[in-house]
Amino acid sequence: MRIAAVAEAEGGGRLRELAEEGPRSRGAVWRVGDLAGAVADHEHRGEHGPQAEPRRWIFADTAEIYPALLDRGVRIARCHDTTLVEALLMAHAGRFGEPHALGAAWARLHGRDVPADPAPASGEGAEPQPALFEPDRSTLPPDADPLDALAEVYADQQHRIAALPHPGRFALLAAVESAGALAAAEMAQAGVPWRADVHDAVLTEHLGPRPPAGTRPPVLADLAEQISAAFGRSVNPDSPAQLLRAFEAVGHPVPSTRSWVLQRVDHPGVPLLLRYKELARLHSAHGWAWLDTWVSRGRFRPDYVVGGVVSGRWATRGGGALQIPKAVRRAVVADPDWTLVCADAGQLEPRILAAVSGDSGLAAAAGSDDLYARLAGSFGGDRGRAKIALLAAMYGQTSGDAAALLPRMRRHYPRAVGYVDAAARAGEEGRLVRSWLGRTCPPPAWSPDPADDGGDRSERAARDRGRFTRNFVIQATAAEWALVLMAAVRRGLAGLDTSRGSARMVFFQHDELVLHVPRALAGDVTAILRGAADEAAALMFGGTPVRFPLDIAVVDRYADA
DNA sequence: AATGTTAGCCAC
DNA sequence: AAACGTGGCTAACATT
Repeated sequence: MRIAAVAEAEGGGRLRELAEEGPRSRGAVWRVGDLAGAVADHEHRGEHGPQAEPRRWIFADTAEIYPALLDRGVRIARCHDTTLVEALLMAHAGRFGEPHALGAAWARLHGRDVPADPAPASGEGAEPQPALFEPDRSTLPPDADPLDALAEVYADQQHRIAALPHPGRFALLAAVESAGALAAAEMAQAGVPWRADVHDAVLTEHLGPRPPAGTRPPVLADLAEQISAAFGRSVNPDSPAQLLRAFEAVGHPVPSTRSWVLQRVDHPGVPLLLRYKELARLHSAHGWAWLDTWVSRGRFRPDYVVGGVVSGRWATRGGGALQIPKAVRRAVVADPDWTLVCADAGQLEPRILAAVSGDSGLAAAAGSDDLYARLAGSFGGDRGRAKIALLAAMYGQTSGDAAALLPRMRRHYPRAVGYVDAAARAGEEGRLVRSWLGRTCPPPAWSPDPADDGGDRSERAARDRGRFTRNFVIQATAAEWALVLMAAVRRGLAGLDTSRGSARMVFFQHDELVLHVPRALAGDVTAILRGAADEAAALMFGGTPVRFPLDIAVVDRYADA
């Protein structure tokens, strides 16, 4: 059963049941004063009856409507997010990036002027969500009824999906993208358990006591002084331009001040500078100011942007959740009597390549826990060289050791290399490429013009585009595998006994999932994860011999995973 | 003063 | 080892 839902003023809303025989047929419409309560009622109605199939809620924008439901303690199992699906469908049609909010989709259906999407709500910092639903940010014109428009756009999307070359795959993509939006809101609500006192201790240990705002902590101030002394002049180590001049002046000209460049320079200032760069990064990106802004009441709440990356990976808005340095992960500590279950899909991208390309040799290697070790035989027994060769094939590396290894890679794993080579060729020729489930890359910024070819700039642009599309088919498929995994984990968690507390997903990072779990449930959650990984592989690739092993660690501190 | 760009480093 | 993909974020610096 499918139910479209829209929020209205003061916590109310309207619901419409979409009849099974055809999404265009009109079902009953309810106006409710308490949308969260009504959703909860319908979510659980008939849960154990003969039709145990859970509802699928149709939302225009899950990120807008679901946080307020969660604040009322209402969780739902499945949804279809028309905004996210519209973006996927438009990209598939070669119209990546066009407006995809409900108002835009409705306007396209009716031949109206297409409104720009609303600016995303900025949830800057760790402030709690408002208690009621967001004010109406719809781009629908006043003469369009939001609930009618939602049902209509949903029906249209169903038809467009059915007309695609692989409707089943795309339907799975639409489902897991939408499930991702539910998971993102749930993770934002749960928050990552974060010990501010431990974080502060890490900072103090590396930087000295917290300085007044806007001034360098003692360790950095001291290093800056020593650096100036080493160069015999006043240098701001935060200024690449000043550093370039300082190295020039002491007879060590450098092309840049990147760490790996400086490492090869023999000058007493270098070790000080490398230390300074490392600590300055800690201080500026994840120091006390970050702690004040992003951690409150023992939780870090990243603002995830589902589908925020062209490849379908998630992005985050503020807080840098996807770049938490290893050193700071010591502050991620489970609550007393709880534990963290950390799951990491090992060697995900090469396994994806094995599955999508159908290369039998690579698939055989991907049937083991260490794919690279199985490849070593093709590279004189050298696992390291095998890894470099495979990564080079997927990333389009053309220089260094990797280039020399590619011919051998091509000889031993022809279909795998052929798959990414074909994607690269498509990119160089200005064509689009798609992930396994149908996520489509943006069109090129340039138009390939054979008459005006040969310029260095266009050749270079074509090569860059080829590397992008080469990687896209792999990275985007890996991202959707992770989404399928996450959706399966959500379903598993929903079936757990909650009498001892509820296990929650709290952090997601590309190919890694962290759950905060009552200690007594750690075993159940581990089993759910293992089952979800098998389910993701089966749903996406059927009977592939490729395995997708999860490294699972049950730990008190994330840094120990 | 506000806004945009660059260099650099963090994550996967 | 450092011309290999996707990003976010900050301070310095440039522009309006």
